[in-house]
Amino acid sequence: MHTTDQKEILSLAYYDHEDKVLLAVDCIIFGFDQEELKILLVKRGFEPEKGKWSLIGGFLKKEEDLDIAAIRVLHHLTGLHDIYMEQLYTYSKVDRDPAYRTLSVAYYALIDIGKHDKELIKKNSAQWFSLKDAPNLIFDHNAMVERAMARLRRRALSKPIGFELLPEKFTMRQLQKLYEAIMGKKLDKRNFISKFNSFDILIKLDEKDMSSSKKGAFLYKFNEEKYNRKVEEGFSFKI
Amino acid sequence: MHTTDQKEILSLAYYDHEDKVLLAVDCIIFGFDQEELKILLVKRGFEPEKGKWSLIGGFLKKEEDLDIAAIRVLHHLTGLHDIYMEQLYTYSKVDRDPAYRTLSVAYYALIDIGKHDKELIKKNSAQWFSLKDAPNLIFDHNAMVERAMARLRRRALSKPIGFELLPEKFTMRQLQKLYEAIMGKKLDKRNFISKFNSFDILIKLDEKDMSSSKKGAFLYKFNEEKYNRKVEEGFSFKI
DNA sequence: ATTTACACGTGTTAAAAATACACTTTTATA
DNA sequence: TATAAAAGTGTATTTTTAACACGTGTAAAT
Repeated sequence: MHTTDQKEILSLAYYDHEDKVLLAVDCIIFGFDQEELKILLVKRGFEPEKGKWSLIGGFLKKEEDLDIAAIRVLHHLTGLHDIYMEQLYTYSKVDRDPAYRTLSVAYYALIDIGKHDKELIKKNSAQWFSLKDAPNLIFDHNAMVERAMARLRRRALSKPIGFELLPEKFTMRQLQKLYEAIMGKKLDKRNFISKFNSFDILIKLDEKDMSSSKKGAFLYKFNEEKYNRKVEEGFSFKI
Repeated sequence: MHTTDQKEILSLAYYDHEDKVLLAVDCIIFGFDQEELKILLVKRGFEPEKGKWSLIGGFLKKEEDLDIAAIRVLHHLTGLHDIYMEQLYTYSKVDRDPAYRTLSVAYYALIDIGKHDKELIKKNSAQWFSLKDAPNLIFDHNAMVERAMARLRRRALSKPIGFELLPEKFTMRQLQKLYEAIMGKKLDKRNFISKFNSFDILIKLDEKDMSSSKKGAFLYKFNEEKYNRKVEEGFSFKI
């Protein structure tokens, strides 16, 4: 408590008459199910807007920074650690939350849709929606999702973040479908594969995935060490 | 006061026990002086860190959203309205400000360095620094400047925001020097001009600028209407 | 009057990257 | 053993980017 006391003493002259606000953290959680991008939403359990769909969120606590708060919120809903997450934007319209002056810092997260704790999300009345038929969301959460989607699209072009959305082993076709979903357009199979191979950051396994064809498709892994080494040598991922 | 009362009543059950914080807004103000990028800094007039250089900032007020607060802060220092401004990132390390738990939302702004109110900035003990020899800044302000620079570099490639930093009329050479400053590398004169001309969003004036050569250099203006029309037709600025 | 110095303005060619495009292979199942 | 369904693979064309050098106009100096 010492530092807090000291802070409060120091603060009297300059800070104390300033307005204080509540800060929320809201997370746009993306997943990918072989065909399309999905987001995880919860049915809100309290007023205002009780019963409507919303992003998962929580309030920033005194002893946390925003990244920690976002991780806490995400972990609470999915049971997952070590998730790719990025701060997106801070929303501050005066009446965005009709109940109280609250600002919200939006984060987006990419998760392997197969890995989260299904019990936990059921318990939290959460549900995956494909982006196309997601319900209308409370407050400014629709705008948050749109901004997250735009950011994801941009990032996916310059960083191999797509791997966060895939299982550890994946086929070239899955990778391509993911990029098609992110970029919102069809890609040419041959061009896509030869471009990706030119990066030389994938490991081709001996295993095949037999679930999608009779012939079977080779599985690949992302070679993160090699990627990092290449980046240090000046390589930049541009798809 | 009615809405405030109502808010406070509604809020009791769900919001009242949450921690509240102070929210600051800090602005990275970029200018361009024919040769290099500069930022406007102020000597801080109060504790903590009194006398050190910092970004200009202020606290968010109850009745403002962040954009409005950033505009207010900027106007207070430069006297300027209608400035290009963009929210950058929210900084939240628990001890970023040793005096009080304060988060800061950073904004960056682009201004025509010739236009601001020189009296006003003197009165506020502010000063322009070239990015290279800017002093060390308080708190996490150095990180803010770096992030702003990275954002500016990225944005300048996909939007013609450079014009915000130039006077209304400019020469091709000035435009090129600005892009060189933003991108941190020399560009080829012929390639630069022919690329820019291919966009067809400049108006060549009959006037010449005689200040930099005996021959004189034609002045240009940015054709914003034409640019906007083109964007609507699907044109995208990529330099 | 002539020369000098200085930035202005302009086009072509070669290399690299992006795009368009179609057939053979494999194998489970009918 | 014929079929169906996805896997896997290479080349030619177009577009974009990068590299590169010299004549012009004019004020100032001689």
